[in-house]
Amino acid sequence: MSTGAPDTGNLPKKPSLDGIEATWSAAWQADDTYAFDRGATRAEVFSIDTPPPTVSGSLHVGHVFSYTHTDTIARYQRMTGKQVFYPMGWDDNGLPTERRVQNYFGVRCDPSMPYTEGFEPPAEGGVGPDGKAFKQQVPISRPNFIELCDRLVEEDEKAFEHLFRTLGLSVDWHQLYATIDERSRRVSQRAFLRNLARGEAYQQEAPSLWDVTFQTAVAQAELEDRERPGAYHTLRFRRPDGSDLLIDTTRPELLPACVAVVAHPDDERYRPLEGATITTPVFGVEVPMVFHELADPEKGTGTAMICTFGDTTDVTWWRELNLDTRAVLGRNGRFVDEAPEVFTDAAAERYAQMAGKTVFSGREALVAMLTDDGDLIGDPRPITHPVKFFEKGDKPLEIVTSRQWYIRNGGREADLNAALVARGGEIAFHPDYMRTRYTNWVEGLNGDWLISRQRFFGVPIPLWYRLDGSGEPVFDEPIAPDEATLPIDPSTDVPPGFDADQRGKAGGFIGDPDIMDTWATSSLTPQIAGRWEDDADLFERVYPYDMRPQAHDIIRTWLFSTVVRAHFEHDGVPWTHAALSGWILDPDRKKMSKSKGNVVTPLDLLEKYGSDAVRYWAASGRPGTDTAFDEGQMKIGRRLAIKLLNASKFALGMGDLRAALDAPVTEDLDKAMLARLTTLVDDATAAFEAFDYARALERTETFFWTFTDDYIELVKNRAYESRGPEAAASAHAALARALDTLLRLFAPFLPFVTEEVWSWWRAVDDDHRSLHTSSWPDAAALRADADGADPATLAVAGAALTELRRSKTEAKRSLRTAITSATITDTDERLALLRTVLADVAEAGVADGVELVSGETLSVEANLEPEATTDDHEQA
RNA sequence: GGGCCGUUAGCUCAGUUGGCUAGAGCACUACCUCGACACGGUAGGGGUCACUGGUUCAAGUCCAGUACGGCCCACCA
Repeated sequence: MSTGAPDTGNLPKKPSLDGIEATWSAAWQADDTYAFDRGATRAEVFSIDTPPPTVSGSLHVGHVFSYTHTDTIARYQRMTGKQVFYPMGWDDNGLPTERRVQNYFGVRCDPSMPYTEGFEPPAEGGVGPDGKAFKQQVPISRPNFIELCDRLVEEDEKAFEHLFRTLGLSVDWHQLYATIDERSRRVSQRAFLRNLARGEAYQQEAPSLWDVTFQTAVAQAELEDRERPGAYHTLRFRRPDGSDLLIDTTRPELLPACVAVVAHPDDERYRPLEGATITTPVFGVEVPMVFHELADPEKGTGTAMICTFGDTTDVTWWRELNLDTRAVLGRNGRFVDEAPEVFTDAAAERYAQMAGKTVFSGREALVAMLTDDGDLIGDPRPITHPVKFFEKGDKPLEIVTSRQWYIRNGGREADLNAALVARGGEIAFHPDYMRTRYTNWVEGLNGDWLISRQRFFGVPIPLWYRLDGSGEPVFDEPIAPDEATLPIDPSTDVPPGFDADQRGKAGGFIGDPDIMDTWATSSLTPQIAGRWEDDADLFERVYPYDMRPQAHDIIRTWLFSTVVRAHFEHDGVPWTHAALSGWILDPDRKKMSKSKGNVVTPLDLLEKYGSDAVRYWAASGRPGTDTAFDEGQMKIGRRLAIKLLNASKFALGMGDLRAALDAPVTEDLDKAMLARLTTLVDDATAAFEAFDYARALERTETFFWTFTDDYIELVKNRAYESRGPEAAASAHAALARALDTLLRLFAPFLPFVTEEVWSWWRAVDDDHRSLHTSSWPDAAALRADADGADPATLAVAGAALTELRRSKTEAKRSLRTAITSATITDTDERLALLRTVLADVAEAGVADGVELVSGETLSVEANLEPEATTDDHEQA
């Protein structure tokens, strides 16, 4: 054979992105490409504390966005030779799952019920056996409820796994957990018991924020303010001499709970009332006049009624001024039946008009009474003011006194607070300014972490209480299980030394009815994924983790609580890097709501543009920066992936590029390109080391377009042997190195298309089976091949080529048009570089007779061949 | 009220120790089917770098202040 077509191996005639997601995700699964090798030492491991998505929620483009960021880092680290511990978890603990299980199966959790073996729920998919919507809810035990949860979330988990596999996350799917599974319950309970043993967890009967819908206490971190309409009511109290004392309030219905009237100590208007007794309207209760710094003379009439409890300031006043307790709101958010003890019979009779009513109706009743008495001065003045809500709730929070469990978090102790702030300094935040949010939050804490919840579904507080002779629980002496028996459920398990039939009987025991806050378990994801205490060998290879990726809005919850648990349990930080992702914004710059995000489902996007294209968009969002949802960016990503296919096809069509990897690079243009490529590898590596994937992508992409638009055009003719086999061989050697390097640089971002191209020429043996387990580019080797060439040469040559092209474009002629003579003017310095590669430039410009002239700036004059005469077109 | 981030072309964004004529993509205009690519290519128009002052030989970049936008926290009578 003479000069037949070169052996181009697996090279397709028409490369395509179609189906590559399915092909390669299946191949990676079959080959276990991303499996963690636990034989690696800690120094060889890069471990990631993956955020467990809430599987009861829906798939959202936000998932695609932030998980892609983490994946690019994981892939980079893997290519640098690290064993990457990249687990996945499902968050199926907490209220969202509880509600779904209730509606789906027609059940509700009742911890007082005994466990039923082989229980079958009365409904499936919210529909009963008769095919009609199922409304009733059958009470079942907590273990049965958890079983149904496991069953339900299985489907959700499959959908998430499919999305994440299609997206190309290089997760090790062997490292899977769920926050309600047995392992998580064991870790959560063990950590709590150790907190208890060391005095870091304690229980206390105290006023705390209470959601009346869910009827549970909530923590400071779960609050949010919402603007609500309200109204100032001016109430007439009476001074000891019978004169008026007017007080403004937005919550007149709490008047029966009023225990004092407060003013600022420096407020001369009220100073004379020191030691006096004030009489409340309607109920005629005598309350003390008190003074406190928190009272604001500027607000209302400068004096306020203190109620137990209207807001957190009331709690402060009550505690610091040792006031009475006169609670009138019950846990269900309604006024209690019994009037406060201090009320006279007449007052109690009036209170009876409020008893049993909601806050809203109670207010109407009270305002009516005030009006009747003439003690409501003027009309209520409507205002809009912020009101505290549970972030998942839809009614304002009340403050209710109850027994709750807390974990110390520095909200009440300065030393611990300082220690936890200092822990923040041991973590590298990306971007760095996110540490400020951590510090602000910790320094602003005003109480310990309330972890008990009066709900039924979740990890139970693993304690029992002895019942005394009269059947009252002895809360001060909780009975803890042996760690070896964890996880336990005190609603069905029996404490050591007791029999099951002693449950609830005097002299017997009861289980703690509460569960733990979902963050009390999520704060232990490093311990859960690393199998703390279950597998010490694994744990010490991954802990403390290298990286915690998460969104910036949960610094106060997930990030902080994880630091607290690690501080107590391991006396250190849980990870060395925290990488914060931003949010997806609507094109109109609002935070993208879930409903809007669902208009275009993530899978539809992956289908429409290809996973690499969607990843390209995601990876363009800089660390910590909110990013607009932009399908335009996905189109560009798709174009980039296609360009990579075609450029690869060109290079690989030149012949045996695998062999060319070892051939020498001899031409100056080729060396200059490799010199430029070397600086790119340095930049991309530095960016990734700083967790700045977006920068690495941007630099790589910029080079790639120069590579295709300029270098390939400049080298194309020579590569086709226009100047002989040796000059061509140098081009092939440089193309091979550049393609090999670019595939590696793009691999973290575009794992599918890069693997596809890799398979055409590099995946020839087990050592090179997958690009993603091969190595990050070697800048030193490239630098040696570049042989000291000036990377600017490529830019100079590209600029000259652009000018030659312009002469044709402006003449509205084809780029193939020959230039019969041309003059390139440029500075001496640049001409010196250009001279070394002039043959390539002239060939690419189809130019003869190019002269170089010294000048101040680049300009080109070119004479084009005459246009073919248009009047002799052929007529066959 | 305190803090953090941002403001560069119509849009989305780069611009890392201050340094050539401030860049890219999209969109727009014109042209081109050249042996990787029409899911393309080439070239072009478009910017008072939010504003005011300062430091400097030199400021998009550093400093001070202002405005606007976003977020976090605090306040909640």
